[in-house]
Formats: sequence, C-alpha cells, structure tokens
Amino acid sequence: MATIYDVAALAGVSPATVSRVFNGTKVSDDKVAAVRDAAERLSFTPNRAARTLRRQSSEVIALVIPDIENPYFTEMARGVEDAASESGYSVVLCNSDAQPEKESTYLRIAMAERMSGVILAAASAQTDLAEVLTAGRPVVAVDRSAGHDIDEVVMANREAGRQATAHLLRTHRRVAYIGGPADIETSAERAEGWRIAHRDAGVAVPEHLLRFASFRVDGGRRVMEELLALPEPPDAIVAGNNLIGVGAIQVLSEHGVAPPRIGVAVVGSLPYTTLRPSAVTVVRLPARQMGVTAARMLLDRIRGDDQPPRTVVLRGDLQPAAD
Amino acid sequence: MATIYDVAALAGVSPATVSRVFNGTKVSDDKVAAVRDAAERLSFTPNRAARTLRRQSSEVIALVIPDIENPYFTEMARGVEDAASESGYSVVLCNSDAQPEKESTYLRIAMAERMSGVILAAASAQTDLAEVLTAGRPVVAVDRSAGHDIDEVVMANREAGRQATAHLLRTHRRVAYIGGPADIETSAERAEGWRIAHRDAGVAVPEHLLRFASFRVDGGRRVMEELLALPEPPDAIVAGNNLIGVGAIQVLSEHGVAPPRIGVAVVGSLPYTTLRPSAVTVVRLPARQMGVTAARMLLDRIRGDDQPPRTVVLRGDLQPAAD
DNA sequence: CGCCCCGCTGAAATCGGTTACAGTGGGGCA
DNA sequence: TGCCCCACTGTAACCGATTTCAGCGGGGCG
Repeated sequence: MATIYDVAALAGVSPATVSRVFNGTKVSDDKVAAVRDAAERLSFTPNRAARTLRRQSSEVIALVIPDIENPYFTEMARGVEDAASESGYSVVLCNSDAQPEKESTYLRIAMAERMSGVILAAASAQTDLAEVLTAGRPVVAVDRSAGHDIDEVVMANREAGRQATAHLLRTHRRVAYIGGPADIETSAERAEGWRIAHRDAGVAVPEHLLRFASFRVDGGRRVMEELLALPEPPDAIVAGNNLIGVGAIQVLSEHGVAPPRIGVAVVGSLPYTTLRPSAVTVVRLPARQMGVTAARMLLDRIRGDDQPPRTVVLRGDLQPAAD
Repeated sequence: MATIYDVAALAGVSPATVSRVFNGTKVSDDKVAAVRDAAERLSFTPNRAARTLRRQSSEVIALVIPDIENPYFTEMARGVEDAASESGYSVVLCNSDAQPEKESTYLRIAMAERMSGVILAAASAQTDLAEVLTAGRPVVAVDRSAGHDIDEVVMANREAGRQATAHLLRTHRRVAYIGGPADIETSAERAEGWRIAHRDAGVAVPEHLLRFASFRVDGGRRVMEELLALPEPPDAIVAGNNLIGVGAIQVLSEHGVAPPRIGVAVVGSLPYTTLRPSAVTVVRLPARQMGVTAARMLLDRIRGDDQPPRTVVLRGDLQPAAD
C-alpha cells in the first residue's frame, strides 16, 4: 500500500503537493502530471483512516433501518445508495432490528467513525440523538419522525390509510385494519386514515376491527387468524404495511378465501407477490424516492446548509384492484 | 468529543494507560477504576479513525452483493451481520448491482478504509482480487466462487436443481428450466442438475426447454412468456432462483394457470409469496446459514488462521408441494 | 531599477490512538 | 541486607493524510 510519501518521492515533489493534486488545490501542470504518473505506477490509494483522522470527517453516511429483510427498506436503501454515491459518499447499512439498544450502538459507532451524517428510520418514538446532534452531525429522519427537530422525509400515511380504506368501503361493509405496533407513528397514522374513511363514508367506526401487530409477516398472519375467528368476520382488510399484507393474504389463501374473494388493500407495495396484480388494491409508497430525497437533504446539510428543518411528505399512489 | 488525553488528565494517568484499560492489557485495579470513571464522565468514545490508522486495520468487514433488493441476499446479510457483531465487528453492505466496475470500486474503498476482510458474492466469474489479496486481507466467496483459491461457502446447486426437477418429473412430462445468466456458476450448476434429473429418470433431456434469463423478476416473466408461447408448452417449470420463480408464477397467474394447475418448483425460498405453501415445490436454500458460516470463516482468517482454503457446501431442503 | 504582490511549493504541526522501550518500585530470595 | 525480577506505568515515536505558514521566484507597476 503506497503512501503519499512514496508518491512524492517518485514524483520528486513534497507530500503536500501530492495531497493538493488529489484535493483540487492549485498545482502547476507539470507537477500534476508527475504526481498522477507516480500515483498510477504505485497504484496509490489514499489511506482513508488518515484522511478521516485529520479531517475529523469521513465521506460515509450511516443508514439505520429497523428491518433489513423488509423490501420496503431495501428499496429505500437502494435510493440512498444511488444518491450518495453520485456525490462520492459511501453508505453503511445498519440493521437496528427495531431494538433501541442496537440502534444506539450503531449511532455511537457512526460518531466514533466520524461519519458525515445519519439517515435514521427510528426504532422507537424517542431515539436519543443528543450525542449525534451535539457532535454537529446532521441527521435526517426517514419514514418516521425521530422525536427531534430535524429534517424529515415521511409518507402521507393518514391519506394512504384513508385511500385504501375508502376504496374498499365502496364495495364492502366490514373493513378491518391490521397495523404495525401502535406506538409507531406510521402505524397509528394509517389507522387514523382508516377511521377518517369510515367517517367520510358516514359509517360508524368499527373499533373492534382495528388491530395492531408487528410489522412482519407473522404479525399479519396472527391477527388475520384472529379476525377470521370472529363471529362476524370482516369482508375486507386493510394491511398497514407490505409484510402484514403478505401474512394476511397467506392466511386468507390457506382458508380458501384468497383475494379477490375478500377485499384486500395494502399500504405499501408487494414486490414479490405472485398474485395477479389486479387482485389486491395497493397504495404504492415511493420508498426509493424517499431514500433519494433523504440522502440529498443530508448531503445539503453536510455541505453546510443550515436553514430551519424541513419536512418532506411523499404521497402514495392508489392502484385499485381491477376486479 | 473527548480524547484519550482528556480522559488521562481527568484520571491522573498517562494516555497509554487509558489505551491499555480499553484494550485489556494489565493495569492496576485502582487506575482501571479511575480511568473508567473519567471516561464515563466525559462520555469518551475512542476515535476509530485514529485506531485504524495506527493499527492499519479496522473492525469492519465489507459484504459485497449483487442485488440488495433480493431477499436471498438480505437474508444472508442478516446472518453475516449477526455473526460479525457477536465478535464486535461491523458490516458495511455494498451493492455491486452485478456490475464488475461498481464491485471493484467497493473493493478499492474497502482497502482504503483498511477493512479487515471481505465477503464477496461475485458479480462475474473473474473478479480481480489481486489488490485485496496482496494487501493480505482475507476474502471469503459466498454463493458463487470468485475465481481465486480462497475460502468459499456455496450451495449444493447441482443437487438442488436435480431435486427440484426430479420431484416434478414424477408427475409431469415436459419440465422446463429458467435459470439466471448462463455465465453465473450457480445458474449453470442448477441447470446441470436439471439435466441430471432427466437422465436419472431415463428421459431425453429437452434442451429447448432450458432457458437463461436475468436473476430478477422481469427475467422470469420474459422467459415464462416465451415458454407459454411454444407450440407445445411445458407442463412444469423449475425456476433457477427466487425472483425468477416470482416472475414465472406471476405470468402463469395472469394466464390463468397458477400453480398447482401447472407444476412449479423454485430453487430458493419465496419468503413473501402469498400462495398457499402447498402449491409450489421449494428447495429452500439456507441463506442465513451461509452468511453466518462465511462470517465465521472470515473472522477465523482475520485472527490469523492460515490453513489451506476451505470450501463449505450447504445443502438445500426439498419442501414438496402438497397437492 | 526597485519593490510589492501573487502563485506555487515545501517544512512541519496536527489529528488521536497504539505500542516499543525505558524506567520505577516493591517483593522474594540468597 | 542486597540483588534481581516482575508487574505496572509513562514517554515518545509512529500511522498517513491535511493544512498552516513561510519561503521563493517572477512579473507588474511606480
């Protein structure tokens, strides 16, 4: 591993000049050529640790998400990656597993590594960002707010829940809602949309059909089983996220009432579904776009932008079932 | 951000002693207590860049995969993460997008950051690892070999393809195979298993039913359409990976011949399928286990293990359709 | 012709840990 | 009592970039 000193010696210049060549400061043309040539010959790559130590900042951003196996978050990660690498930044993907302790471990590591900033899909409503923020590192909250006055990119959750529900209420009477954990913002907001749709339709809100689960396949399965066991089961279901939708539909299929025999609407996409696309209503959430937007906002902040915190709300896209 | 010098001053010891306390070298009990107390008070976190610079190695491993949106790889990533964090290592997830250039960019970054090692699901058959290997950093190939004499963790692909095909051949006559790119090892090996199953069954190998696509949903869709347009279409399909399976089943559903009306076997799991589990035969591949194994092997190497390169082959698990 | 300014360059300090090496002091043994 | 050894501790060099500051030379202007 060649160092800047090796390159300097071979090119007949000082290490400072080598550094300047690689950092765009003014250097005479002939020395630039000599340095580039020497660097090429030695296949020199600057030591990032040294640069980070000196600069107190590395061109890396941390992306902390609660579930790396959820395609919604990987689609978002994709967007973050694309936007970041455009600007020469790398992304470290951290899976908090929805556990606040793992989350704060990752935040501590991010600071110890002097990463430039953090994009956080918070594991809980009150993530402790004090350390990160006092270190002067920007944080952008994605998908859910993190309980601090910082930039946010979130979905129009209430509206998504409302649209999904309203669509089902046109042709169904007992529309249940299966959400994620009640204390997670996105989950509660989408449930609120479910209530609003009922009121808009002039229908009493069937609170006993409002259920909370985990944001995972097994959560959807469990609650769907419960709902089917009711004396008067629902004739339609709104799933609070993609995985809950998968779990619910699995159970319905196993009971021989796969959609469209029962109405199903999902907030979020079903990228790997094997159903006919026309069978299920989907409110597609632009996860990739959310990632791209968050990354751009974070990069703005890293570059010194210090306007007051912004909140960007992205709208879902209703894709009604055809049947 | 407190430094080791701040802690040393507050605890009334030298910086060296502080370092020793955090690195497990022998220090007298009273000084340990003083240092821990001071560190606590200053909420000291060691600067990783400084440590990396001095040690020429950081407790980070790079995981390079071709498709971050494929649940097979995220499940594997999960395993790598779990095993690595057990040993105090962080994982940087790099998405090569199956492009050799992006892949080599990430490898270069990994070296520049002095990461301890690399787990690589190679984008092509001949990845250039010369730089990494001459730098003395261990590399473990996962899922596919990387064309170097290094540790490998791969699936029993031939056997998986054979099992899936053999199972279908018991009840079907024209079993097609839709694989990923022909030049990717896993793809070719599974196809070979398809051939073997035919021979074992004493049936002529229907080469015109052997098709290659991309390892993505759209690849599976495209080829499935082609197969259905044949004068004599297949009555069963082996999908070379999970996403191809999803695409193929989508097309079949759209044509009104969803499994089990047509035989379908998939090499790999369908974690987010909404089909009844009994409808499709699956050869489950232990992706998480692959990640765990690869991470453990890599950590062995990082710790100095220099036995000859090992190859671990993990077997799939046939889960036959019930109907 | 002399002075000043500007642009380029190099020397050296710096970032914050780790670690080789050189003490220092106390206990054990002759 | 004297010496040696061992366990612990501190000093200082080092990792490899970046960046400040000073020096140098040439050109422009008075």
